[in-house]
Amino acid sequence: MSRPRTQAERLAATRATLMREARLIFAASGYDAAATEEIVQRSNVTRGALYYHFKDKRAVFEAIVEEVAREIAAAIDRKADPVGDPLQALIEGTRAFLDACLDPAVRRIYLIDAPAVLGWHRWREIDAPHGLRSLREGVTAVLAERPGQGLSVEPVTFLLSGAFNEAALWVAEAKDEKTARREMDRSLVQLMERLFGSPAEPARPPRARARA
Amino acid sequence: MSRPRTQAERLAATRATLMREARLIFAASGYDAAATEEIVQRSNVTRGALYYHFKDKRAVFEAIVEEVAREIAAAIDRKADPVGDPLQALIEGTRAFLDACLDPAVRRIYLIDAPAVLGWHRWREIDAPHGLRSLREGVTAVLAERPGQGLSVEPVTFLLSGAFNEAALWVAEAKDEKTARREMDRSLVQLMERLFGSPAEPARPPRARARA
DNA sequence: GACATTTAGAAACAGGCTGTATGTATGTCA
DNA sequence: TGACATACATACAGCCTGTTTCTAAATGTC
Repeated sequence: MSRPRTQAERLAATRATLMREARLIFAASGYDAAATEEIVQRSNVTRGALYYHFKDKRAVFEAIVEEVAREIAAAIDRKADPVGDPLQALIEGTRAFLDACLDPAVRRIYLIDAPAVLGWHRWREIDAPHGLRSLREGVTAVLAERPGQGLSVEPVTFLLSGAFNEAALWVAEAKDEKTARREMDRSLVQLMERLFGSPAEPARPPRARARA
Repeated sequence: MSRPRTQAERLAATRATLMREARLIFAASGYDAAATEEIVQRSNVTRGALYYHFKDKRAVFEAIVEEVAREIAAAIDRKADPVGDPLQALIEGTRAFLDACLDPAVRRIYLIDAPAVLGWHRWREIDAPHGLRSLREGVTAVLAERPGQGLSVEPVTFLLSGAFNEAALWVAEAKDEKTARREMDRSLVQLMERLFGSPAEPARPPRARARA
């Protein structure tokens, strides 16, 4: 296994190594400061190999962003049970997202650098079938239970997405991460419970709030 | 006035020109693709002048980010009346922010590139006395009217900030910007009204949402 | 099983861009 | 008016990306 004999194995192994090492360096140094030379040295190949596998440096980064997006979405879907209460699923999914963002690599690559390097549009395009899809489905399910609230799916989805992304960064940057995480969790739950309110009928829990 | 005689005038004029041209180029090309050579050519100076005024390229960018932050905050404060209803002030401030972000330069420089180039922490540090301060004050005022809701200022401030930033980008990137803007406005108002609810009962003009 | 062909990567090269070091004319002030 | 500081200009060194050319091993073909 140390020296893959077949071409296909060799190809896959090299690509996987490049992706792994590049991800570490992108996470540690940021996209701009990450030199392709360092990536290939740690991968025990030359820059020729990198440019054989990827069109340019940006393409390497984009592939990694897609990978990270898939991982995040998988973590969310693992926690956000679609059969139970939709609002609860949304809350659990959000928690899974915040936990995924405890990894500095995720924050640096996915939240900070990706929009700048790939552009906001492309970034959202990549996320569309993953985290964003999961969130949109959650919002859709919650709103389906609560018709006539005057909330539309798309704006709410992006509002929440932006809020969650910033929440992750705020927690990570806080002096006391543990405490910040707990504080943010409370506020997030409050935000979603109040935004969406209780399902259906006017019958609301104890402290019914008047509508404006 | 075309050739400032005194040194101080010359200094200020050159710096102002560099900032103006750099801002245009950073906005159009993004930080990375913006060459210092192009900045100085359009400013009718050489790179020597740029490196006399600024430590490096990043310092130019940082100065521009501070400038943009001040402008945004000024636009917000112009609209968010602190003497009226706090919630209404918050909503108006948010609208002013979204309007400020209609300028592509603001979005590209301030929302997209700044966190990547300067780092999230430094970015927030720069914003702290400006937009973030304004938002925090607004949230504080609103929560002061509504005690015991279990919402703490800091997490809510960052949640909202993240939501607003993403809202601005979503609106800008939408196919139909006008419609998107209206949709987002409705959702934003809903979000804030529901999150904060109605003020506590005691002593308050019945239903006066008086503001003009 | 020889042989052309493709694959996967190596090696070398060119260009651009940043930052720095040094030079210089003009303004400033005793 | 002469020394010094200011506000740039010029020249240079180094890094980093992307491209081009080259090569050895693997693969398909007869």
